[in-house]
Amino acid sequence: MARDGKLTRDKILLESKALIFEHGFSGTSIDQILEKTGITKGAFFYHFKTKNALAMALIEEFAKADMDKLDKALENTESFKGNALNRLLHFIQEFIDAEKGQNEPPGCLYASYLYEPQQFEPEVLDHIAETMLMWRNVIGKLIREVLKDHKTKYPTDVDSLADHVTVVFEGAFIVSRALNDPDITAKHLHHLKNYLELLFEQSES
Amino acid sequence: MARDGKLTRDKILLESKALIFEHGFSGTSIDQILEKTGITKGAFFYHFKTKNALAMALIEEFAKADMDKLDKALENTESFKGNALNRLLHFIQEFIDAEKGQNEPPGCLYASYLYEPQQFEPEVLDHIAETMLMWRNVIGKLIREVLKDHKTKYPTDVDSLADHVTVVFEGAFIVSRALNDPDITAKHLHHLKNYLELLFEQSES
DNA sequence: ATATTTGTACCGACTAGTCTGTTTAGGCTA
DNA sequence: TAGCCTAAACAGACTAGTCGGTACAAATAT
Repeated sequence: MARDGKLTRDKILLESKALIFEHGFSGTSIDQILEKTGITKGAFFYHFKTKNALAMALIEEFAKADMDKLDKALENTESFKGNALNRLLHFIQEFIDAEKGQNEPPGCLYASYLYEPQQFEPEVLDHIAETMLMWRNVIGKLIREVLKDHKTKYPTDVDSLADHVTVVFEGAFIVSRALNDPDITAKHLHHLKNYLELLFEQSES
Repeated sequence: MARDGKLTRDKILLESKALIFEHGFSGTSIDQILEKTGITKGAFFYHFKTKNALAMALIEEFAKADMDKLDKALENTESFKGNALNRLLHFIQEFIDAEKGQNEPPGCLYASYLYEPQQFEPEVLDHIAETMLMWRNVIGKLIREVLKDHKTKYPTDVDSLADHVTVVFEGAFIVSRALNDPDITAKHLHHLKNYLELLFEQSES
């Protein structure tokens, strides 16, 4: 083993992600990344064959962190397993709480990429779609558990309701950016929680 | 008078908007715009002093169209003025209907710009914020009308609830892009409508 | 009526600089 | 000694923006 290359690689990933959130992928040059990280061009291309390979690595890392949050929220609400509606509501509450302890400016790499999709190889965009569908499936299961002993007050498509979580996240990030107010995301997740609570009728037990 | 320059200008605006939705602003070169429109560099810079001047013109045009939709939805629901809740719900329904008759790929220039904010002059971003606040105010008024004879089932911040409309729009566009499904936007607006309907208790009259 | 002027709209070659990516020649460390 | 990295030069395509010149319709002058 020589020096630990993972440190350099991680630094590139960290700083380039921050740059991309402010300049977009296309608007972020490799020279900018070199300046921010203090490494050289040789080192950059040692770790990433092309700029697009960096894009792929970034989305993989981001998606992994994203799934970790999902898994953690699932774990943290395991104790509510007996009461599916309660679990679903606490599951959303987990994200509200996580958002409150957040002070970095909000944003999602999926959205960033999706507004310049032609810059990326198809597999990069596929990876985003796949991750969103995993959220749909996981949350869909939670919802289906609720439906076992609750009716909805309106006819409801489970997939679409599950996707609504992602929708509120993504939309809140954008409005948050536009109005430069980091508290916005938590507020809108709360509206989502309200909606879920109102939508499911209490079963007469 | 020579030839009508407005035609050329409008063509530039139209085609560059489409390109920016696919490549991002930074990822769209002026040469690409020239190729798509069939005009020349001289003509482009005759109409727009810089690339950033195009960005500003585009956001102005987009915001204007955006406000027109808002005004139209207000007008079309004037007949419900006596019943504020009904008006609010039909107001949302207007956007659901408008979305259904849409076949071009969804997207919002605000979101596009906000994910590469460093590419633009501050006034461009200010214009986006101002337009979002106008939506907040207009919808806020509709909500306050409802509150005159309805309570909400949860404590509710009017501004935040008004912003929620924008949130659902923006989020739905992103998920729609990710999953390549244009029907998604209407579905999520429907969830929003459900939420509003459930949130406001019927007054005993 | 015809000639001249004026201003808008447009053309396209050109410049100065930036972009990603390559290459070369080497050094440092576990 | 193999993996990690520096430093600098370089290629070639592409970038935004410039500039001198042109086309043409309408206003004005003769």
